[in-house]
Amino acid sequence: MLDLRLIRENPRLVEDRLSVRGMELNLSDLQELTILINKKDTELSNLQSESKKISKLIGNYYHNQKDSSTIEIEELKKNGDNLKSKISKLEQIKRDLNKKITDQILRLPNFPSEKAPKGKDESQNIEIRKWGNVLKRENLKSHWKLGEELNLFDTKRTAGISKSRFITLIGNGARLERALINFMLDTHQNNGYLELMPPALVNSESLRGSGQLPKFSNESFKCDEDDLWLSPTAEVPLTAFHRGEIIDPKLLPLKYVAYSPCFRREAGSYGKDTKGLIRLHQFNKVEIYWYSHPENSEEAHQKITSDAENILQKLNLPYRVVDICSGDLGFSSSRTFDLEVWLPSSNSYREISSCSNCLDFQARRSLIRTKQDKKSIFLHTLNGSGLAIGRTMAAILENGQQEDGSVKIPDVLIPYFGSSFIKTN
RNA sequence: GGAGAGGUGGCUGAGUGGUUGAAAGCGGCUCCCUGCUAAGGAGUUACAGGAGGUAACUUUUGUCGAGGGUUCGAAUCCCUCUCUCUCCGCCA
Repeated sequence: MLDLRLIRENPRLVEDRLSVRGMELNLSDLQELTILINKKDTELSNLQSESKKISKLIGNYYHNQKDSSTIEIEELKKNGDNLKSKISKLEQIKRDLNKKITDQILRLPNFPSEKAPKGKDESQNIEIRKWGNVLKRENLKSHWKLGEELNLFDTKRTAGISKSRFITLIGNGARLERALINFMLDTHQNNGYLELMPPALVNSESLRGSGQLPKFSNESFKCDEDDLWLSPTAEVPLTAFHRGEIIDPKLLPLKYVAYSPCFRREAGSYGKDTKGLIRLHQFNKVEIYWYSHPENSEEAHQKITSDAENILQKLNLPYRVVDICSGDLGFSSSRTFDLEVWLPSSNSYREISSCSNCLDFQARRSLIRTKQDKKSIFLHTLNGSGLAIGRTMAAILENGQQEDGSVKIPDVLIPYFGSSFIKTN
């Protein structure tokens, strides 16, 4: 959420800073509403103040019991009654205004960082570094082909269980998924992260807090009898974990790692990535998350990104880091580094992690603060996948494929997986 | 799902209509005292919005789970919702 005061006092600046996302905004109406509510608020305060005084006077009469001159009391009561009706009218006006304002302000995305590259879309993202040697060879198989040959997962039957874009992992496939989750959790834990295992269902308030609502309600699955949604990412419960709190600055940064299943409707992506593990309605993910003091969040962003990279390096998967341009940034993010893993079958890099600095955007929505010089200030939140499990499996299958059709398991995973190759039997 | 009890400040816990943003205790912070780790004393200690001031700050309003209502006046009474706890039922 953006600062309401900024919209009231300098809406042109807000329009300008959001324009690099490719949005053409006119905030004049919103600004007017904020000025109006401000005025009404002052009016209301004055009336309330008067009404309070009258109540105290009456209170005094009762208290002193001095042959309560009923005429005076009646007079005062009349005044009070008069004020009350004015007050309740104003309160109603304020409520309406407030609703209009929050409806609008919650739909405004975060300011892109000045450091993020300016650009319209994906094509203008900037590659900032590469790691590893990409596998290039004739007759490379896709991971879904390998998965079929090695009997690692099923989609056909699963469509009958649920629908398309769901998957059942089988045998070594299931085992590899588990191995990856445990390996990632252990690695992050050893690196100073505290593990949380959050619920998969979250309420609307939590989704609003991290920015998925109100704008993207059609991207999550909803249980409409309960005000609960299937969480699209652990970022949601991790943000909500400290909602409404004022966190002791001595405790910062708080670093969490969480495994969670993630559920996404993937509306509007019909026909894209219909095969394999890349785009599913349900997938597993290990998420890393920081609550940082505002002064340190830029540094924290570098750190969280390298913590995610660390996983790819340990798994020996080639990847590159991409600085997301202003037009391609997610709603809540001010700057994002995507990690893209090499997928040889498509001869390209695919997103496997997205590491974002949301600054105070989510903290403001979720009311998460810390103290500085006796004042409460919003802290900064950062999130990154560390990593998406399904896509990691796809990368391991494709990059580890051998001439004989088997797949080599990365060394660090062998203790978790239990053997060094996946072979047909 | 049925029955009951309850949600008060960082925590514990008073407060059932009148100057109560809220006693007391604990914890936290500041200062003082004491030559030892210990102990004692004084003060201070919620959040948000508005107005005024460069500022330290001053002032005003709101907030006792949330939202409505009754009343001149609500933490206290009424209604709705929500969460927690206990018992029963069901259940991994």
